[in-house]
Amino acid sequence: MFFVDEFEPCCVLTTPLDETEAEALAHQLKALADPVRLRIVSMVATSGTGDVCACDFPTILDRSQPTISHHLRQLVTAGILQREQRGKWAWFSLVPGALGGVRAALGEGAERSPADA
Amino acid sequence: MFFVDEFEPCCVLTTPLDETEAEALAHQLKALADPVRLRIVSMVATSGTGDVCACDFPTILDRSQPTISHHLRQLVTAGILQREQRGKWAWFSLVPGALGGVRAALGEGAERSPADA
DNA sequence: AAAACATATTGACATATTTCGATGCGTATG
DNA sequence: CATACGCATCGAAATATGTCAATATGTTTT
Repeated sequence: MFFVDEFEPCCVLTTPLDETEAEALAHQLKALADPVRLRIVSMVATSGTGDVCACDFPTILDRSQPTISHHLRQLVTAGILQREQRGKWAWFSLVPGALGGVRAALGEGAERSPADA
Repeated sequence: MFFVDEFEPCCVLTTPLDETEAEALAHQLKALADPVRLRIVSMVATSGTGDVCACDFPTILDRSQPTISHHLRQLVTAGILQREQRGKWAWFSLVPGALGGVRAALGEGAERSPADA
């Protein structure tokens, strides 16, 4: 009722975001708002094991290894992906609940306003 | 005008996005991934009537009138907001279902992958 | 039709982003 | 321990983005 949860103080549909809240959410959305990064997240989310080796991305996504590394870092920094070193390979998996948190911030579970039919 | 695609063919959690799908979703997310635009959407979504006059934004958001106009155009182009002229004022409201579509593309309703607890 | 007002567009600038080649750093293997 | 391999970082280039002042466009009122 009074506290939705620890660090999702409100959502777009319940109360007008203040500048700080808007910046935090914008940071997460920005991390997702790129075709290469979306495909990385999607590959990780749909992999049978839940994780993908960084070594797979350059070929499949047709980007250089430094470019992939750059995108992976953004996703990790934003709290979307987590990194695990296995031997000389880096494997990436979804941070549990991260995507759900973004969806919640966009109003999942909140009741619709008059115009959001 | 713009398109509100009826075809949300899949989501990030069900099948790896191809380049075209990723670009379409990235475009919508990019429209939301800015603090000023998030606050605009939030103000519209939480306004009692469901719409807000463009004239209110420059003062509240502390941005020039052209800057606000620029952000409003991006939100309309992305299919998040719709515009209605009333006399000499422009009023903006949520496109019904638009935010829900973004949430759905991010996996709302889809079953979680092994790592998405 | 002229004046007044709300919004859009243009032009310009500073910053951010995406990308890659070259290089550096760790880890494993011969 | 030297080499190869995977990934990160650096430096640089092209493009995109956020912003505002000036100006244009459109609507209402006088």
